[in-house]
Amino acid sequence: MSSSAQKYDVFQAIADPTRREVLRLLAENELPISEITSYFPMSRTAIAKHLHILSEAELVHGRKVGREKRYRLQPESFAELRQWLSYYDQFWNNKLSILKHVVENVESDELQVIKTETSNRKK
Amino acid sequence: MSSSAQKYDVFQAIADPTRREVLRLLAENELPISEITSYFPMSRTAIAKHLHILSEAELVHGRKVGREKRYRLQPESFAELRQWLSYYDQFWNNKLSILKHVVENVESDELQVIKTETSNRKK
DNA sequence: TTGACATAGAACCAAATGGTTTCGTATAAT
DNA sequence: ATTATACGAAACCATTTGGTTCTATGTCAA
Repeated sequence: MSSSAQKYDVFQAIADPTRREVLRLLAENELPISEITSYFPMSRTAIAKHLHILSEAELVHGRKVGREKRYRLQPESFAELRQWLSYYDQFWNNKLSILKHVVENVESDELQVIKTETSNRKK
Repeated sequence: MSSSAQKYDVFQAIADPTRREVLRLLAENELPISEITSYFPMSRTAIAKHLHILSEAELVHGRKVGREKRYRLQPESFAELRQWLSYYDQFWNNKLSILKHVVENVESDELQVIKTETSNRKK
């Protein structure tokens, strides 16, 4: 009884190229529907539908401001995808490059925490 | 001229729940179509179509062995998804847990390489 | 060689998807 | 008060999608 009966999940939401482009746009700015539409060769209604789908999948969030509705990214929701993908990491031979990428992009104090935690743990 | 005119990309391929289940199955074993079908409430033909789609997206690879066609995972192809997802890492507040996960699962000699490389690099 | 098994491929179908146009309503600007 | 702007929602439409059944072909076993 808790919820949703979600029609669109995250996987379906990102399947469409237009929706992926919308995500990129909203990653940088919070934007109203009309402005988003200006980047695409289709009607405002079509874009509004895509936004509803992204919203249902919780990849995006819209708030009303005056007469416009501004959408922004809802970045936590990428976690489901990350988790799904991470299962397949074990079949992958290139962990090295993820590790490099992550290490290079994490704050140094966080990194210190990790080093300490992991070295204190029993092998 | 190089290729493909791919009809299905990786994003579409993983959009379908049945196909995601197939991927899980093939992660563990190389399996012929009939056996894969036995896990699903649909016809062999339907599963064969899903396999074609996964194959076109290069998530899976099939080889003929006698009269059967055995499919296995093609794990390199998850890279495109990882790369796409990684863009959104910058908007995420939970790098710590990825880092932990990766550090804990990487071989210790690889880890040593990383530590050395990163500390030698100019800030 | 005959039969059973494993698959490929074509034809078909209902439902979902991605778009359109039209109309109605709330908010902002003149 | 009137007009223009931004949106929501409904009705509609063509194409794609995810399934089916039927037929044909290659391979293994007796």
